[in-house]
Amino acid sequence: MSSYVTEQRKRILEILKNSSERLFTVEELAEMLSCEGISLSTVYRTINRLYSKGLVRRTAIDGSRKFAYQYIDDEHCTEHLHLSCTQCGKIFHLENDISSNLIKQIQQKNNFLIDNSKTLLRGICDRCK
Amino acid sequence: MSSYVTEQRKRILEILKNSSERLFTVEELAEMLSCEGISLSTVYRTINRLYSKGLVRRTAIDGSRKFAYQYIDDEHCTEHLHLSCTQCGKIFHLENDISSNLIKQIQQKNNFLIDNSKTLLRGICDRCK
DNA sequence: TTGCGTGCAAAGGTTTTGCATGGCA
DNA sequence: TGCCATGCAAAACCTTTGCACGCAA
Repeated sequence: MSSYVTEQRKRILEILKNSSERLFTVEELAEMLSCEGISLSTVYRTINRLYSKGLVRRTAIDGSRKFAYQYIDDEHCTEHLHLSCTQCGKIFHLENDISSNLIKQIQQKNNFLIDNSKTLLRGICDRCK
Repeated sequence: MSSYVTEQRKRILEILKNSSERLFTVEELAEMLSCEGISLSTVYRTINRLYSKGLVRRTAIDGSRKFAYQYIDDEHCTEHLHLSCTQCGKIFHLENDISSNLIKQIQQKNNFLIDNSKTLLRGICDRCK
């Protein structure tokens, strides 16, 4: 399976990368790119591709049928888990040793393979407490 | 806001409670209840109601547009974290000691308070591997 | 040149909603 | 009795797909 680097794919990834602190719905991306002639179906196809490759994180939005996507910014992000504050929405990194230790334990005890890119530990952050 | 106890609501909650270890899609519930004359829209309306009340947990199933719902059995479920298979949608329990140990570590290191009822560790289960 | 990617429009699947009727409190 | 809930069908909504054409490698 080959993989072309097209203008469309470059632009979509660029937007996600440039605002890796926030989440986008497909609709939002498509709207931003419609003036450049990029279609909704291309955004869907591209975001699905990025998601299955583990390059973006996906979250269901309450009170909506939509998902929101966020670029997973550094190469090291897949090495650890993330904390997501349910109050302010901010994302925090969990230290590698804690993450890998947990992942190893779950692997051994439950024979379950955690996917870091699809997991968010949800709760309340320091500031929001 | 009042709240009627109807036969339909009773039956839906009963099914969820009686199999609180597993997840149901709305379609599955509706199919189980169709012979009793309970309609799809009632199942949707009821499950949405339960979800907004925090009585059921919701999980997106990868490779599907559907959500799966699971009854939250307060006494036992809030004590530990859960593993959710992104393939089959099944939910597994993470042992209490691993959960509480993780939660304690995150509390100390990040000053972040994990909410077990809103957190799902996502990945691939033994059978789907 | 070859085969994948794209845009468009249409189809597909899921969820919500309007309305008349029925039922709980 | 007064609302709220339900069933049905239609609408709304989000996502995927078929097809012809364009473009990257």
